[in-house]
Amino acid sequence: MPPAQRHHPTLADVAQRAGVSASTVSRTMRGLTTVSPDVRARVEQAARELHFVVSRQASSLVTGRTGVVAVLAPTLNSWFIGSALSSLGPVLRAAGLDLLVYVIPDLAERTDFFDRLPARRNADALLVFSFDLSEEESARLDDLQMPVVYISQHAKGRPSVYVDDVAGARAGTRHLLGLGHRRIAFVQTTGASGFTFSSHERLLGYRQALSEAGVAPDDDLVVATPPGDKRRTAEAVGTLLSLREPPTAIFAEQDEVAVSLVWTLRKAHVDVPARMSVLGFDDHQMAEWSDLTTIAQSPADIGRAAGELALDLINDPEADRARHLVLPTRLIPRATTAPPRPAARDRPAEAAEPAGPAPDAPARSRAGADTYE
Amino acid sequence: MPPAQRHHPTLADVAQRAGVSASTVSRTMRGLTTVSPDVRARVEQAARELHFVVSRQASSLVTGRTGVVAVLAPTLNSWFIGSALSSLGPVLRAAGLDLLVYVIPDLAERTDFFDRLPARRNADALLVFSFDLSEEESARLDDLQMPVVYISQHAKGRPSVYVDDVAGARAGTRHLLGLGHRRIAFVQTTGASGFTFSSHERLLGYRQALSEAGVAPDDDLVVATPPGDKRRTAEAVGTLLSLREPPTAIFAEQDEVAVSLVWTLRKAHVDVPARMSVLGFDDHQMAEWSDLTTIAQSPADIGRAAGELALDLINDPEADRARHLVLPTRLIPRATTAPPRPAARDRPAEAAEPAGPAPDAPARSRAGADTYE
DNA sequence: TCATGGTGTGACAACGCTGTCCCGGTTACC
DNA sequence: GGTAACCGGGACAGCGTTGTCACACCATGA
Repeated sequence: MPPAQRHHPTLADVAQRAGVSASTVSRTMRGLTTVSPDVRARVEQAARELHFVVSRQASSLVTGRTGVVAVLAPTLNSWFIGSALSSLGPVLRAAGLDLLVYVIPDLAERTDFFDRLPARRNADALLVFSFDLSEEESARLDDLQMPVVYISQHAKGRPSVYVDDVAGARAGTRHLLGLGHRRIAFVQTTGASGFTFSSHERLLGYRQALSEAGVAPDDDLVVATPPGDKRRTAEAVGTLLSLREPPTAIFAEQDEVAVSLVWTLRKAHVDVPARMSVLGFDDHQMAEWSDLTTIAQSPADIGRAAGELALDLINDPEADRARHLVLPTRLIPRATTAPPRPAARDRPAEAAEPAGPAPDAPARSRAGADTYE
Repeated sequence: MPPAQRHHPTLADVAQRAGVSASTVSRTMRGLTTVSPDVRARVEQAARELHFVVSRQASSLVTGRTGVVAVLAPTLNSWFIGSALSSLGPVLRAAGLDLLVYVIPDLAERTDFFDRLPARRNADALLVFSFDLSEEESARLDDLQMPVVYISQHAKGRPSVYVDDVAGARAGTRHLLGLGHRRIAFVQTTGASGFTFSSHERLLGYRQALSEAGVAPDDDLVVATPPGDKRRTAEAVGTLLSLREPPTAIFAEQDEVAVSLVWTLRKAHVDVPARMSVLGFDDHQMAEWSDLTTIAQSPADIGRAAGELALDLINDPEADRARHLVLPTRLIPRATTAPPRPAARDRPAEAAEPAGPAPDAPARSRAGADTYE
């Protein structure tokens, strides 16, 4: 049997060099306490000298654990997923687990994945990123014989991690209300294939806050546009601006759209925030660049939390198999939201903050005013 | 030996059900031709009925191949890396290989990685992303007993994939020259930890093009700034604008900086491109957003090429172990470059430009001098 | 009829590790 | 001083595959 390149040193090699048995080397490598200090030292040195690394395949063959956590994602070219994975990686590594990624960009690959379930014997847990899975697909994952954690989606009866979109949208809307806005538009994101954008929840939070404040909802103020489509975005803006009673503020479900709105408005010489406030959601990298006020969620925290949840589920079979981790959002006031300009009156030369904000306006929103630099 | 959950059916289970030996099942699963059609059919059905999947651990234990390609990256939260991995994934999957990611965000993890080399026995090849590895670290990877492909860096004597930065920068500079610019500044990117930005090559291409065109190089026109640091970027802009003979165009080594330059310039009421052309490099997502003229490189192509190179090296031990794949760049003209405005005429009133500094003040030392904030 | 060769299949020994059992040597306790 | 409990360490049998070898079978040609 010539193949199987014998390049790598094995347990036996280390054992021989250290003058002990393979069992002892194994015990040492695994950090079991039943090894005397001097033997341990000898073994560790031998291992170091030989650059010995335990073979995961052999090890997992007997333990039944692969030492791998798999991730299913539609793409890696995404701010959210990238950040989440970047923080997930170290969490797993700290636990001695490796991160395996299944990138499933199109429908064909997706079908194939759920058909063959290649993760089946090759991972200890699976993290599913932002797919809007059909119930059938989820069911398929259920008989995968391993914990499956859903990220950024509310998977009933299954472990999942996501931010409180309702509360976030409510807080954002309150911020605008607090500044004095009453005509507040909401721009939904549509057509992002493969993604769940919590659209429903964010819209819900927006409506809740309006209703709390006694502002009547107006469906004309709710429009939708795909992200990255300048023309459609411009159309949406046009629609809003040409209403009989146009909004003084726009709350976009996603930063990418919000930034695009700002761009479009400014191009049309509608000053932001003087004539139109714009609020985003996510705290995308771009938001800081564009000085966009936004509701931040932390993909890094989500990734970390998901990793820890997965570790729990792997290590404790008795763990709650339907745990939902709901993370908070927070308002980051920047330069695209401000009080509305008094509609009837001529505008003052450089009015800073006219009317006092509503009582519940968070202190932080004031700080937003002086972020000009 | 109670653990090792016997959830999954094994070769033997399938063999029993099909009434053949395990060897035959193995042969069938691997598609070897020495199996008669009827036996093959029986085995395949049995396997299907049991949802049988070959255990990679067991298989690789004997074949010596892991079926895994590992990637080393400083972060996944990067436009370039994200895109590259997104296209790499499907390439590998098509070849039946899985993608394992080592995220090494900080120095501690990095040291640990090169110390322990956890990839050692757990992958068939390693792709290294944009680390500026020390020669010592590269040497460490050399005795990893597997092909190592370097991405976006010129690794001497080792397989690598990158774009032709020199040619790209030359083309970009020629574009500006072609528009009529003669005073062309170059903004380098500094201090991006863990990344190689091909700084040297791009600067070289810029200089080559200038020299071709008979334009004397002027070191005052070459400045540097870290990405994402608004203050330092503004300083760099100030330095350039206050030169006795300021540039009419700026070529930034990276789109992120270029976008920041445009932002800064416009804030200072310097019209882009009317009064200053700005050219980027990379074709970052942001570039399209900002309508930035840029030199595009395609991380997707790079990822794909790297994947295919890795496959070659895995499958053919005789393959050229020092192959360099050099990919082309291409100019994408957008809205931030234009012919220079005739210099002699008066400029409009609104322009607000600081007074020139003392004539002999070296540019960079000034930038370092003022430390507000 | 007997060698010859091909073809499909089964037996079996690895692969490198871990879990269990076992044993010799201490230490602790009456 | 005897016995029990403990503790460090070795032997060994798997884990689920694959590669090799051997073998039974059939067809072919002398």
